[in-house]
Amino acid sequence: MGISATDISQRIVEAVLAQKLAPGARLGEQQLAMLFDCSRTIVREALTRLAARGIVTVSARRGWYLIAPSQDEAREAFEARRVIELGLLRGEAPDTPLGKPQLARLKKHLQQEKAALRGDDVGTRSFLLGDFHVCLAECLGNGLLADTLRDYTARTTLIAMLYQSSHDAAASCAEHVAIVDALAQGDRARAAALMAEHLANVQAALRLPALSDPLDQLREALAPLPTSTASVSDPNEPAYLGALL
Amino acid sequence: MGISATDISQRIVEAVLAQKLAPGARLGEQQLAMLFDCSRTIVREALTRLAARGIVTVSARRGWYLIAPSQDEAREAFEARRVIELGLLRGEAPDTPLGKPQLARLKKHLQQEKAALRGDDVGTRSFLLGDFHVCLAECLGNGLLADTLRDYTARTTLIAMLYQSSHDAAASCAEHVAIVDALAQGDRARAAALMAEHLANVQAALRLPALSDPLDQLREALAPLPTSTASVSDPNEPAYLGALL
DNA sequence: TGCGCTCGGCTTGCATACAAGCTTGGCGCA
DNA sequence: TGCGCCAAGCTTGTATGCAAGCCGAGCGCA
Repeated sequence: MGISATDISQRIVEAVLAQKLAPGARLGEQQLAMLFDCSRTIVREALTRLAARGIVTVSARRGWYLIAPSQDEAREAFEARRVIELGLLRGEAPDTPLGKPQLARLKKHLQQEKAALRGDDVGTRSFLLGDFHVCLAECLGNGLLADTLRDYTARTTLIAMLYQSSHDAAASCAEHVAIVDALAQGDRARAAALMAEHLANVQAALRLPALSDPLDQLREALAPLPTSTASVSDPNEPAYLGALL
Repeated sequence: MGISATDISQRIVEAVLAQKLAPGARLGEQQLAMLFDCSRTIVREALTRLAARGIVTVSARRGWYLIAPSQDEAREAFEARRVIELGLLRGEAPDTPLGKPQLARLKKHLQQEKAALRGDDVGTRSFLLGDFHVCLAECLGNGLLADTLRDYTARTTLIAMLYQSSHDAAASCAEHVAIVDALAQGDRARAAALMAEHLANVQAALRLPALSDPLDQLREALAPLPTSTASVSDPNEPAYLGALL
């Protein structure tokens, strides 16, 4: 019973970053309360906070759900990340070449990314790839923007799941390495340019329907798969919750 | 009893923007519950949301308080606003000259600012000056960043109160007019430059102690006032709460 | 007089009970 | 057989009661 609302919301955000929770996933108060062995009050507080951060929504008397951003919201989220991350890289003190402990932290993070890339823990891999950006913002000395960026990163992670990103992890990691390299050389302008490219790559890898007619979207989604006729796992979500334990 | 947690948190943010609530002000659950004629549950939900947005903090079993940012946090907040507002002005589509309805909305906002400047409602004046930036972000087409900016604006408003800003409203309004002028001419680069100057002005008007020794800060704060020896109002805050009604 | 302790009040923390509404499965009627 | 209605169950919404802890006033003691 030592669990707090902070813990719960953190766990949920981490699960999102690790792609262990899909957009639109249901987060029942009672279910979470049982999982974490606490009362609904605590769970509600956690969900309320996540709602204020734009990560979950509540449909009155129906339930809490992870957001499932529209295409327009997806575009806004990426633009927001571009604004913050590029602004942070370019802005303020372009002369200071980044402190040593900060650089060390970033390089350590890159090592973790590479390790996860070699391993087969897809969750950790996804988490680290997203967390890199938060880490970078913190190293650039603005905790406020770093916190905001964490929420935006969770958002874009959900977007990537929703729109079936085809971006591969190795490429992302390589781009991260290049960015830190530029930073290590004190070349912030290059770092910013590389970051712009990186974000563009991630966004371009999305499979945005570009279909204005919802019926077309349905047709596309429900088209028979070329692979097999094997039964797919039930898309209803209780299975996801195991990821929280 | 029709009041909702959303209403309450909105009212509190508006009161902050209107400088009717000072940094560090106490927000008692019971007090607010009586004010809004609802139960503590609703109030708690509102305060929890504001805490997630970084506008209030809770000290365990002591009470909820508006934030009172440190000098470092103040610097971060202004940097964050610079990053977002300048990035939004420069980024994405520098060619598009801003839509007509957006321009109309901004100009209408400027009219309201001028009207408030002529009047003597300091609250409305302060609110409109802060809301301009949120309005601008919305007009630039990114609601996500606009929401974030609203929180940051509330934060800088509290900072301005805490550090006795000497910036005057007329100057701010004039700078807003210049920014919208540049935007109306489709000159986003100039608008961004003007905004950078505007933010720098606001920040420069802060009375930051710049004293590393806390004892010096105390000495400065407790120095006798040159004006009079009349009794000052009690700094304890129940009086502020009237502003919410 | 001055210091320290204790007790009472006031605050939030948390669980629980009940209210209210949506969703869905089943039943009845045409 | 098919459509519509109704009710039961499951969900969140809200209030309330009690627990736990901080703070300060007042008292006792040196």
